[in-house]
Amino acid sequence: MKFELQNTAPLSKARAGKLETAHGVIDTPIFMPVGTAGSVKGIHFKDLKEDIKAQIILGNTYHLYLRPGIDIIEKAGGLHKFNSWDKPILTDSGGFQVFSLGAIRKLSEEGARFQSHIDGSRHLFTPENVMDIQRSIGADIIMAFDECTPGDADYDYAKKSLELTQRWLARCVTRFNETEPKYGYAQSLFPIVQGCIYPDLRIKAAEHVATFNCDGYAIGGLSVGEKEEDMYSMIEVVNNVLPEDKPRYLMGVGNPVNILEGIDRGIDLFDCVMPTRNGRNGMLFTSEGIINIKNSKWKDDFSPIDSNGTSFIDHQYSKAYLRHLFHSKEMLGAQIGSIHNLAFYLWLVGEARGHILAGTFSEWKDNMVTKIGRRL
RNA sequence: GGGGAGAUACCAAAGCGGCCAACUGGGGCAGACUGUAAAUCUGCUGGCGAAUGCCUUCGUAGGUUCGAAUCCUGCUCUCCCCA
Repeated sequence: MKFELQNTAPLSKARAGKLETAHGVIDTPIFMPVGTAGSVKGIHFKDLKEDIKAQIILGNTYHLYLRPGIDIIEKAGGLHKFNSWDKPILTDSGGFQVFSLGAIRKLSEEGARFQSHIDGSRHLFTPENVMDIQRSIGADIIMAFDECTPGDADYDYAKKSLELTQRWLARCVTRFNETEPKYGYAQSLFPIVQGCIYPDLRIKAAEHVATFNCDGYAIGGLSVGEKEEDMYSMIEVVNNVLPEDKPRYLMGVGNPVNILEGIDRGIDLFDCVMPTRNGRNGMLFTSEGIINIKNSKWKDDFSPIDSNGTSFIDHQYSKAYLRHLFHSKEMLGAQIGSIHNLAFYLWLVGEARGHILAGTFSEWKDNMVTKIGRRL
């Protein structure tokens, strides 16, 4: 994997770059749609590629491991072959599920014991087998196995949690280095910076991951219950330490404003379920602001979903029609909401990139943040 | 013509003397959602009020009772069965 830094915006930490993977080049900053179970919910890959212009998508180790199971993915020849997405893929390690499925798992030095949310069966994830599983899935970028520390953790817990993540990282790297890719192309391992909202922990964590000289680094444990301002300051603290010449991935963040603020602070890669989940639930992020398409105010508004939108559906369908689809519980509504939001996110990061390259990022961003953050 | 059942809020439907401004669905209105256990979840839905509360409601007109959506009588309407 190669990362080329193309430009840094004046009066900002925002960066534009190119990330080369075995499955293609990614222009950064970029947003990565989430495809947990090997599918971006409700979206055909044709739309994802041609209309939304996604360059890389996510998959999830925990979910794919439980279903269909790693044997099936291997038989298929890896996730790219299985789901037919031939562009880059990043898999999350299951660290987030260790956090979000808190009630049905137990952590130890060895790893995380958990029960399947599907059938209750018992499993153990360790740094080693999570590397093996991600080798089998075959994503271009794979994530270290970490504990995603809750945003409201006290210092003591956050410190212990970080130290566990750090010991696990060493084991991940060792296993990663002693194994080979299974499908003939290189994979990159990204460590994850934890440390909750405690600057000294975050700094230590960032310094620690940097010693492994990986192809890229992730910031995790944000947008998990802490205040937004704490999230921003943690990004700043961590990015001051992380090497300039490697891509930085802010995990699980966020809404469109969060993304612009993240770019402004030097983040290159983002993922979040928000555009798909909220889109599916009737919340649209548009170039004019946020709209809840289910609200009665749109019932006879026959204007396009987003007249500045880049997706064909933005012009094909009206707000009134989309509202009707949601009220009728037609699955097309959820699909249109998801396509629109993803197309908007990809448009947004594309614009950001353009402005970084042109040296006009800061003014553009300030203006954009007030526009897209308001509710219509 | 004869016999039977029933009328409850926007709709459906429970309640059959006080715990009823009335269960529950649906619909409607709003909110939430951030490395997806989510095509999910939450709240409100007679009027006024921030609220204790007050006012008006269970086809309609009366009556019984300390008290009625619930019991009695008349009326109106609906549905079913038999001719």
